[in-house]
Amino acid sequence: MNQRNILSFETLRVACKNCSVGALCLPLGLEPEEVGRLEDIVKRARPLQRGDFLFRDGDRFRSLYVVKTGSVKSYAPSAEGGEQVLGFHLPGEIIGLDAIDKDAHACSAKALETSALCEIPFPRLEELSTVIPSLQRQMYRLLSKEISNETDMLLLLGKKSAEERLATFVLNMSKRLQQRGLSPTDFHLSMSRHEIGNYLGLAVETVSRLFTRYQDDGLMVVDRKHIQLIDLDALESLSNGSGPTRQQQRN
Amino acid sequence: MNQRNILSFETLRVACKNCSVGALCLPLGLEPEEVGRLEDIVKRARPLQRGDFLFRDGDRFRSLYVVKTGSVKSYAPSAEGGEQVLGFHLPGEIIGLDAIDKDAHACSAKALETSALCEIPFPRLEELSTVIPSLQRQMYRLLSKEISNETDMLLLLGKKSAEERLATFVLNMSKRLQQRGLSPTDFHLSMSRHEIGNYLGLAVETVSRLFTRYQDDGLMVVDRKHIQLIDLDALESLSNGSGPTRQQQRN
DNA sequence: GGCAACCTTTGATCTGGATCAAGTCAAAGT
DNA sequence: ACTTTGACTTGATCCAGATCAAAGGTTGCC
Repeated sequence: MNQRNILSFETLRVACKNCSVGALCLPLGLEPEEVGRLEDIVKRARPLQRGDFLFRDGDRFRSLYVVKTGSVKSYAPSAEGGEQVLGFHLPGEIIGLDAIDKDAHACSAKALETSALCEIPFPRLEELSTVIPSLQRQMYRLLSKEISNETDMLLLLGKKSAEERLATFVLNMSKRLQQRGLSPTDFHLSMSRHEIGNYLGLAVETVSRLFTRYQDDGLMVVDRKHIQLIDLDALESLSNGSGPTRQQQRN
Repeated sequence: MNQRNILSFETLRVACKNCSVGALCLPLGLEPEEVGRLEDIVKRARPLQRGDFLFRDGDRFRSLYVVKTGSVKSYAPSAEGGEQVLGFHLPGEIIGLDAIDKDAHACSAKALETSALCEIPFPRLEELSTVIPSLQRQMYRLLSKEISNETDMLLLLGKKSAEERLATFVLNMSKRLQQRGLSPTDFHLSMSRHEIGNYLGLAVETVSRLFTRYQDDGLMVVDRKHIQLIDLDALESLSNGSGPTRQQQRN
C-alpha cells in the first residue's frame, strides 16, 4: 500500500496549495515554488476544542497562527479582572501579530468552537521573508490591514451608537463570511451575546434588545445564534448613521 | 569658504546618525553602514505649519513619515461629516503604516504646530528591507507596536470611564515625552480640548470638567495647555480603575 | 431523566456623560 | 483701549444605554 503511505505523509504536512483560505492568507501573491517553501515551515496544530486556549496573555511569543476552520476569539485582560474582547477570527485570519514587538502575548486567544489551525514559527517566517520578497510584501500588507481593522474599531467605539455598532458588526461578519465562500445572509454566530457586547462596548442586554428590534423592523431574522439578513441596504445605512433622522455628534 | 559648503551640503540630507529620535525610529538595531543606506532614501520634507496637511484621506500612499520635531494628529472621517481623531504623533513616531495594505490613505494627517518631518518613500524602504534583515525586523516591530497601541485604545474606549480615559491619556503623554528626554511632569499639550475629547470619545465639556477636577484634587496643575503633574501614583491608579472605590463593569 | 449552570430575553430604574446654554478669557486685529 | 474670534469653562438638563431584577430557554452532565 504505497499509495496509502504517500497519502498519509501528505496529510501530515500542511498543503497551502489546496487550502481553501490560501487566497486570504500568507500565500497570496507567492509563486507555487515559494508556497512550497512556506509549507515547509508551517505546522499543523492540534485541533482545538471549544474553550481551549491557543495562547494566553503573558505567554512568550513564538508563532503566528492561522485559523483553518472554526473560529477563535482574542481578548485582553482589563483592569479589575474584566476583559476586553479584541476580535473574532475566522478561517484565513492570522492571530498574534500584536505580539511581535514585545515578544510576548498581551492577549489570550481561545477557540469558540472546534477549530483547526496552522502554526507558523515566527523566527522561521521572518527568515523566509528575507529571501522571498513577495512574502515580505504580504506580511507588510497583513500587518497594515490589521491596523486598518483596529482603526475601524476605534471609530466604532469612539463615535457610533449602540444601534450602529451592532449593525456594523453583523454586516462585517456577513462580508467576511462571503469572502470565504459562505452565505452572506444566512449564518451562525459562534460567539455569545455577552462576547458580542463586550467586543462592541455594550451590555449584553443592549445587544439582545437590538437583535429583537432589528427583527421587529424586518431587517433580519434572529433565531438564537442563527442569523438571516433580510434587508442589507437598511442595515448598511443603519451602520453608518444615515438611518432615519440621525444627526451627527459634536465630539 | 569650503567649510561652509560642506556644512550646507550636510544639512540638505537627512542624518539619522545624529538624529535625536533615531533610537525610537527606523534606525534602531541597524549597523552604522546600514543606517547610511537608509539615509540615502530618506527625504527631508518641507516643514509644516500648524494646520498644514501631511496627507489627506483618499490620497495615494507613497511614503511613510516620521516626525522630527513638533506634533501631528491623524484622524479619519466618520459618517455624517464628523471625524475621529486616531492619534497624536510625537517626534520619532511613524505615520502612515495603516495605508500600506490598501495603497491609499484612509485618514488625514495635519500638523498641530510647526513641525519637521522625514519622508520615506515606501517602495524604496520595502526594497531596502529585503536586503537589510535588521531593517525588516524593525519594520515588523514597528507595525506590531502600532497594533498594540491601538489595542490599548480599544480597551480604553471599550471599558474605561471618562475619568480613567483622561488620566490614561495624560500619563501616556507623560511617558512618551519622557522617552524623548523631556520632562514627564511638566509639559505643553499641542492639541485642543476638543481634539482630546474627540480622541478619547468624550465631549469637550467632559474633558474640561475633568481637568478642573484633577486640579481640585491636587493631581495636577492645569494652566491652559500647560500641564504639571503632581501626583503620578494617584493618576496611575485612576487610569486603571483602581481609584477610590471603583467596581468593574460587567460587559 | 432531571438538575445545574449558563445564556438570553424582557421590563423597570438609574446614571454618567452628552447636550444645551451662558458666560469667561486670551490672543490678534483695528 | 475696544472689538472680534475662537477656545475654554461652568451650570442646568436630558437621555442612551448601563444596571438591577426576574423570568424563560438551552445545554450539558451525572
